[in-house]
Amino acid sequence: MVNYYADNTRQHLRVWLKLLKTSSNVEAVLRERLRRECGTTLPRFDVMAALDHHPDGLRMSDLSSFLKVSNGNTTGIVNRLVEEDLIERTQDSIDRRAHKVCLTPNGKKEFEHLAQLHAQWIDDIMSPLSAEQSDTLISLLEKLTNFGVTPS
Amino acid sequence: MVNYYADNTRQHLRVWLKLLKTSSNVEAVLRERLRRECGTTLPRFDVMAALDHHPDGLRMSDLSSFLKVSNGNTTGIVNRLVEEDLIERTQDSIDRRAHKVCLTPNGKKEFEHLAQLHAQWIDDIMSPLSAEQSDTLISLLEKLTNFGVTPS
DNA sequence: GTAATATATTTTAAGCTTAAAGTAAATGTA
DNA sequence: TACATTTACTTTAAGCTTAAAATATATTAC
Repeated sequence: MVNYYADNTRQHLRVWLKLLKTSSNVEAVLRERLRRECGTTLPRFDVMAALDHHPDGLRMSDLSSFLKVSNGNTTGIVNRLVEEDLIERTQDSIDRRAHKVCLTPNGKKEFEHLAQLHAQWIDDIMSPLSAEQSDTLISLLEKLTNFGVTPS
Repeated sequence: MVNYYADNTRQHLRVWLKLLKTSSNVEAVLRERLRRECGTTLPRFDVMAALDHHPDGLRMSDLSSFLKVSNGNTTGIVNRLVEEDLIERTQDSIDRRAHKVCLTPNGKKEFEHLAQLHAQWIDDIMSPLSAEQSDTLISLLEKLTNFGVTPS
């Protein structure tokens, strides 16, 4: 049944399945630990990480494109984080359509804690790879970087 | 800021970010093409692929564990596919709690078309990798297979 | 045979995600 | 100035996802 395909197609399918499985497994572990140990989620972590990297704040649309998610999606996650006093919206003084979003002091403290745990988890998960193997893996994945991204 | 971490931790973070980015990019392309060119979604494709691999049908819980998603999730996707006459539920003759799910003739025909496109897309996306590079990539990813999977 | 327990599945509530529609403000053009 | 267009953002509708609760049936213990 699978043998229907040419050999190199089959190998390409195997590569993709392995890539997907590995990535999904790691992601599932991160989600689970964020949930159980920290009471939060990966999308929330991603938003907070983006804001931690931009201490002067980000407009909603810049935040969305940084995270590569839709504007509506960002609106929802930001709303929930604002309710919990982890981030805050401020009016852009120049453009009244725009808001800037940034971490509250509370959110910054919280994020630093999360980031440290997150780094430890990943360090642990990736520990089977030697430095050389890590470099090889990165350079192989690099080859898959620019494919069907529809040119604008 | 990133330099806060030890060198090998930083490298491990880079590996994870690259792995996540590559996998997400490929997945986004597949989702987009399934949506635009075929009017369907990846979860629906996954369910149909699972049923195509099990021509005698699967119980809901076996389908869920095969796909590694929750039972409730499977219920929703199956409901929608049943409505469109792509799959069908039949009562398990022995156990009246259980249903078996399988592709309808219509669904099988539809899936075969999707599967062929899907394989072409992946073959195309993975084409920058030589056979040897594909093997290397698989074996490096293999090293990340058994980590924090909570033992039962 | 009855009661307790376990299993198969669905339902519910909440959050994530997108595309498309809607709103408000800014910019360009006449 | 007025009108059209663009830009920034939110809302909506629909689907995906999970954990937890609920339902129905089967199995086990007595």
